[in-house]
Amino acid sequence: MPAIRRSTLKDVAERANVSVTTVSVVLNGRQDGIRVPDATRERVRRAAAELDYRPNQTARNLRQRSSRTIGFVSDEVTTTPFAVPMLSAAQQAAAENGHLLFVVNLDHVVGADLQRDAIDTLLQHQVTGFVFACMYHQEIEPPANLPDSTVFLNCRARSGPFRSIIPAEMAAAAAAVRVLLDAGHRRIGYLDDTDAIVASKLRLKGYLSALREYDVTPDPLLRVASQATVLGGVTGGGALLDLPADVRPTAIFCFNDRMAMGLYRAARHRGLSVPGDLSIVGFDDQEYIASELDPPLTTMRLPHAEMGRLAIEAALDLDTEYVEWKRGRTKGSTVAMLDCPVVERESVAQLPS
Amino acid sequence: MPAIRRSTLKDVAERANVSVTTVSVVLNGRQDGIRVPDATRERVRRAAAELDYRPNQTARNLRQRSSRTIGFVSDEVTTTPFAVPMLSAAQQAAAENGHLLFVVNLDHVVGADLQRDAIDTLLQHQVTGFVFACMYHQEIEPPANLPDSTVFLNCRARSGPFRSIIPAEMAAAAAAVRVLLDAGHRRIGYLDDTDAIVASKLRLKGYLSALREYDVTPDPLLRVASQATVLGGVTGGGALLDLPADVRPTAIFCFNDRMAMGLYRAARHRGLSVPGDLSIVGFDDQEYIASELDPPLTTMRLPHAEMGRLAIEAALDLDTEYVEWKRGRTKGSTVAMLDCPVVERESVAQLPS
DNA sequence: CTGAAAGCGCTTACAG
DNA sequence: CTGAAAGCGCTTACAG
Repeated sequence: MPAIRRSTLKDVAERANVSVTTVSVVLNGRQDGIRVPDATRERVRRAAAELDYRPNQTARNLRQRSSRTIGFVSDEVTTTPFAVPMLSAAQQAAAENGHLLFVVNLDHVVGADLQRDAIDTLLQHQVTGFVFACMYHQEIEPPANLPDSTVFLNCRARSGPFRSIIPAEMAAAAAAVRVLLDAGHRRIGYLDDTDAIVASKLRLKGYLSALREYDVTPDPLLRVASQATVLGGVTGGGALLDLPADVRPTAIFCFNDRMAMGLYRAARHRGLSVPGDLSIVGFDDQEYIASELDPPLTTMRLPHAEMGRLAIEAALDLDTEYVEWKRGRTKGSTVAMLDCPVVERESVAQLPS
Repeated sequence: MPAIRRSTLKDVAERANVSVTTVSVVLNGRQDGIRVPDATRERVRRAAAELDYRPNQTARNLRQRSSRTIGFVSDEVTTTPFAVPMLSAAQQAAAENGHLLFVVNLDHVVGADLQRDAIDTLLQHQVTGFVFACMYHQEIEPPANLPDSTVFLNCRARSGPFRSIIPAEMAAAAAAVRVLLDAGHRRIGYLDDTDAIVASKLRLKGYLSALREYDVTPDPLLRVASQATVLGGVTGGGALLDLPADVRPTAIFCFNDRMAMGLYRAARHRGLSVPGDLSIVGFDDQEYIASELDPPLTTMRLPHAEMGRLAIEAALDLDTEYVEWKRGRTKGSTVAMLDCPVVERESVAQLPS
C-alpha cells in the first residue's frame, strides 16, 4: 500500500503543544497518579482527532516486546467443514481480549522442516502464543519449535508438556447409546469406522461401557466396521440389517453422521422405516446432513466452538478453571475434555415392550 | 509468553566480531556490490546459527514501514462450509509470497462502528492490504475505513473504486442448463430460490439464456421458487413434479445442491427415478452432499479456492492478468468473474428421442 | 504536572 | 570492504 503518511505521536504533540510523553499518557489513559489536568487532556484528544491519529501497533509492539497476536496453526483443514466454528470462535475470543489471529494452514506444507519454517515465521512475528488445531481428533507429533505454552486444539501431542483440548468422545458415545437404551432398545448395533483413529477407539469404548452399565452383554455380531463415509454406511449398515430377524439390531449407533446417512439408505432399500423399524443415533451433528435427513437425525454435537474459545483463553493464560484440566499422559501435560451434547431429533423411537 | 531473551543482531555482531551492519547485510543476502568476503560471511552465519538467531519481524517492519501482513476480513462465515477452501487457498497464496494473514470474522460484530473498529485494529497493525470476503455472493456496503486497494472476494461493493472477484454465475447456470439441453431435454424446470440474492437473479438469467440459445421458449410453469434448503427442494420440487404428465419437466436445474437433495426426495416419494425419469443438475458441488447423493449429483463447482488465491495476488499487486478484469459499475471499480466448472456425475440421462 | 532521553531491534544511507 | 549513526514510532523510567 502506498502508505499515505499517517500522523504520528509527534505530530499530535506538536499540534497540542505538549510532549510526546504527555500524548502517550493521555491517549493510553494511564492513571498512575492523577497527572495531566483535564484541559491538557482535552487539547491532546482534540489534536489527535483532528489529525486522525492512529497508534502504530508495530512501534508499540517493538517497544513493549509483545504483539497481542496469536498464531493459529492448523492441519488438515481443507477436508472438513468443522474448521469453521473452531476458527471463528477462536477469532472472536481473541478479539474480545484485544488480540489478533495469524492463521496458518499446514495443509500444503509437506515435510517437518517446512512446518518448522512456518512456525518460525510466526515466532519472528513475535506472536504471544500458539494454538495448534487439528480438524479431527488425533494424536500428533508436535513440531519441535513450538513453545511449551502451545495449546493443542482437537488433538493431543505425543510428547511434551503441552495443554490439549479435546472432545469427551467416550462419554459422548456412552450418552448416545444411553439414548437408545433409555428408549428400551437392547439389541443395539455399532457401525464402527475401520480407520484406527482416536475417535473410533474411544467411541467404541463408550458404546461398550454404556451397554454394560445397563447389563447388556455386547454382541460381537452387532459390531460392523466400514469406511466412515456414506457408502461405508450403506454397506456396513446393510450387513447389520441383513442379520437374521432374531438377532438383527433394533437400533444402531453410528460412528458418524455420514455413515448414518448411508444407513438410512440401506434401511430404505430393505423397506425398513426409520425410526419405526430401526432407531439411529449418529455423531458429529454435521451441518446440512444431520438436520436435513428424513427423518432428522438424533446425534452428538462436537463442541468445536467451545473448544476454539477455550484454546485461545488458555493460550492467553486467562482463567480457564471453569473446565477441568486433568493431568495428561506425558510429563507436565494437561488435558481438558469438553462435553458433547445430545441433539435429539427424530430418528429414535421407543421400542414397544 | 515469558519470552526467554532471544538473541539479537547485536549479539550476533559481537560474537562474529563485526558490526551489526555487516550482520544485517550478510543475513539478508543483499548483493549491492560484492561487498563482504566469504570468510566474514561464513563467520557471521556461524555466529547466527550458534546463537539460534531469528530476526525480529516487528523491528524490521517498523523500520521498513511495511508488515508483510494482509487483513482477511470476512462476514457470515459461521453458516457456510465454503469458507474453508477460500481461506485456505488465500493463506497458501499469502505464504507463497512471504505474507501472513490476519483473519478477522465480522460475524458477531454488530453495528457499523464496531466494524470500523475491527478494521482500524488491522490498520494499526500496518497491514499491507485487505481482502474482504463474503461467504455467499452478494453486494455489500463497504465499511468506510477500508482502503481503496481492498479486494472484495465473493462479493461486490456497492460503491467505491474497489476490485471484486466473483463467480461467473450467469455463465455457470447457462452451462448447467446446456448439460440438460445437450442430453436432449427440452422441458427443463428451474427450482429457484425465493431470496432475492445476487446468485438467484443471475442463475435465473443464465437458465433463460441457455434455453433461448437452443430455441426453447421458457415456460413460466416450469419455474418454481422456494427456500434454498432441503425442505424447500422437497416442496418446490414436488410442485414441479406434480404438474400434469404432458407438461411435467423431464429435467430440473436447481438453484443449489441442498434443493437438489430435496428434489431427490420428492422424486422418490412419487416413485420417480433419477435420472431415469428425471434428470437433475445442482449448483455448488457442496461437500458431503453432491457426491454422496444416490445417484451422485451433476452440479456446478464454485471456484472458491481459485478466487481466494486471486484475491491475495490482487491485494499484493502481483500480476493477475491471467484473468480478465472488466470495468465495474462504480467509478474506478473493476471485476473479475471466475468460471465454475461442470462436475459431471450421474444425475443426468439422455432423453430417449 | 510535564518533558528530555533512552531504548525496543532492526535497516540503510553515508563516510571512511 | 566495514562501521558509526540516524531513525522507524512508540513507551517508560527518571528528573525537574
